[in-house]
Amino acid sequence: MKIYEELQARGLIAQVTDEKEIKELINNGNAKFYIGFDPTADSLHVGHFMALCLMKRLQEAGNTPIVLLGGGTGYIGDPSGRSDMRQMLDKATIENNCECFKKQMSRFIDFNKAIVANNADWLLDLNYVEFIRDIGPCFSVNNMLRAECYKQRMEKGLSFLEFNYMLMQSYDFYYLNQKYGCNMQFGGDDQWSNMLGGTELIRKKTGKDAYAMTITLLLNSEGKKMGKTANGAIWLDERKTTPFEFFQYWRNIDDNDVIKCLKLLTFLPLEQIIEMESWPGERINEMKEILAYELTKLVHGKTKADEILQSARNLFSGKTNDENMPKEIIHVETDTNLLDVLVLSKLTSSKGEGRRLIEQGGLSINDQKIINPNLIIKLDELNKGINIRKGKKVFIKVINN
RNA sequence: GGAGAGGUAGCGAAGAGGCUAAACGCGGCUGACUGUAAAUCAGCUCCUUCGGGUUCGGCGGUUCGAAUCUGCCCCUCUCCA
Repeated sequence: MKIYEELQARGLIAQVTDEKEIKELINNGNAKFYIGFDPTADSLHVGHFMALCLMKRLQEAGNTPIVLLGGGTGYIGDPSGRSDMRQMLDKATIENNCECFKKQMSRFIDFNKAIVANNADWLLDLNYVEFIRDIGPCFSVNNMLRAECYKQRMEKGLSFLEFNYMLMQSYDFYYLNQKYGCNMQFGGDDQWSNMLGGTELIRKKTGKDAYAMTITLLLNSEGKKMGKTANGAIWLDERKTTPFEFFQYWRNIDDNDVIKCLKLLTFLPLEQIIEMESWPGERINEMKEILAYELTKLVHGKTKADEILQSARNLFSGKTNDENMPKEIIHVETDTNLLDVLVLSKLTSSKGEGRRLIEQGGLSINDQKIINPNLIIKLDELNKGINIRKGKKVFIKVINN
């Protein structure tokens, strides 16, 4: 199976500008494709993960990836798919974020055979009048307003700043096309209209074709974006989302989403996944475990993934003292009220919440259910470390110092 | 620039001088049932030293008492230019 067919079979492809040409290009390793990453945070998250995997796949098939860091567009913020304006970031933050991105990407992409560009290099020095003379005539405001991403924003308010995003992203594509011979752009499905802007600009300016393809958005069975929890995104950086949490996110996924995620996110051979589809219902948990393990391995490495798999199995089978369980270090000098320990270890966001938790019978320490919210924990116990279980699924070893 | 409508907890949305720490829905948390799933059911969901304390865009004012009335300021939307 060739790469295009593989991508298609996995359900990764959402929209393409010209299927025949694109198939030809990527199957023969002739694509020089770019994917843009806006440095809005100091870590990539699950939303970027598919794009990274796609790059990896295409690179392995002989195509040349161009990683475009949005050091310039980051100043504006993409309005697509959001209902509010994005927070503006300062220069130092953006630069730092770009560095963090690069580091994380090196796990997926061989930078010896890839190009890294930062659109700050060309966007920041643009002359407004020249730009608008050069690029402005190629865009129809009527058309832009028809684009879904702007339509939604028309209700809530769209500033001219954000409206420009499409021009800048299109210009990026044009620039990369001129400088590196980039002939294709990949992106999330919400980027479709921005990407079309780029192919059209290139056609208008050069008379040549360039192509665009979007990746299926990772939606759960309810149609919501995956990779988000109540506390925010699932990050790839272990300082922001611990590998254990990362593992558990996938381990706890909805039954209906398991096969889809295996196809979209893992590198397991397609045949193997298809075979799993026919597994009887009682093996669904096994499938979830495989999914969680595979993804943890991709993001955090095999050693970590092995440890966590074992650790999770232990914790959920009653062995609540496991050396690889998530740890939280706190710092106290004396015997401490349990409620304070909970807040210090970030298990609850306030003492009130902790009190409620205990009153509702949702907390145990070293396998002892706690009923007294005013319990004092002895200093030497804290120094040794106590195993706290919150609800059914949250296990943490809290250690002093 | 002019006219109008708004800004209430994580989100949506009631409340229009004391009965309001603020209805209801979503989300979130805990418990029951399960399979570390979904669905369902029950409770909880500002902080607290449990005495209280601090909230309704911001700063002042009126009042015994203000999310509610008032002055100014900031922000958003709609219509007109």
